[in-house]
Amino acid sequence: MQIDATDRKILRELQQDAGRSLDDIARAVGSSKTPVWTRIRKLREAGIIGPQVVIADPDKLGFEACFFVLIRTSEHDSDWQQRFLNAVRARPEVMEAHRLAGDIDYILKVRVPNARAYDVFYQSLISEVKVHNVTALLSMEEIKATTALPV
Amino acid sequence: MQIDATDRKILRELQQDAGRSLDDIARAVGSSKTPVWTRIRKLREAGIIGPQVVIADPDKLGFEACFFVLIRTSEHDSDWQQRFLNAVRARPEVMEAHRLAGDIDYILKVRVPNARAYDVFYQSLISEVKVHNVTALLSMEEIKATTALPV
DNA sequence: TGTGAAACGTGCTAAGG
DNA sequence: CCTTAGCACGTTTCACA
Repeated sequence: MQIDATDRKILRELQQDAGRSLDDIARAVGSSKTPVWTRIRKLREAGIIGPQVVIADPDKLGFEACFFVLIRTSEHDSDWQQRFLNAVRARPEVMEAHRLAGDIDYILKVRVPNARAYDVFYQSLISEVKVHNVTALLSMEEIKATTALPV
Repeated sequence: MQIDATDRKILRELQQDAGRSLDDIARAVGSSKTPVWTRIRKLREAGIIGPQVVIADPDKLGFEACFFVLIRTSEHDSDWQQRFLNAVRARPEVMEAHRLAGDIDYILKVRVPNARAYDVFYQSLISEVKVHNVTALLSMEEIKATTALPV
């Protein structure tokens, strides 16, 4: 799918605030309801627009600790990889997980109520899948957090 | 603000899909429209529910490279810190930024079209603020990504 | 505090320029 | 491809149990 300048404007609006009315968005991008609606539908169908969600405040919900976990493994066979993948996907405290190029094999972002809860998570994870080396980086302050891509 | 089991159910629904109708959500949490609506409003007012957004697909929009950037600095005075903060906040390719405890001072998550675009970003950043040491981890695969806290 | 119904605004569809 | 117009649906409010 080919997207143009208007699509990008719409995307910017929706990434900023998906709660606004079609009329508002149409006005903001300099168009009107129907064409905007059609474009949104096409962007949805193309999978460019994914889920629509609310962002909850971690601190106010008691998730006051955020760790970035750097993982090195010695086992690189596909069976191990699959088990690791399942383990990570199954744990709700893992907000994000990437397989990396180079020295470090995986990075996780983990949100938990406190350091103790992180340890519980950590013990549970390494008991389920063998990992060679783990480093946890503790976040002191979230300087910036956005879901909006710079389209 | 004190939140109960029903609030948590509502939060789960909204974190999953904020596009559903009140009726649907009410049915899902075993209540009815008005009380659910009141609760959502209160959660909004309390700031527990933040912005409502759409999640766009990075790959389909040409953001095919994702880097985690580990930064060490030698300068820890508040002036430097403020300049770094501004620099990071101003750059839209920085999706996330945390100040860390320990050895490494900052971690950034950066989304760009390709490695070349990352280099442009990197050069531009270090020309604006002095940093002692930078390590970039390149993501090969996003194993998991969620905005939903396990409430 | 939850229920039901009424009033309002939007999303969505369809027809015409 | 955009504009205008209309219907159906969802949200929001309010009176009452």
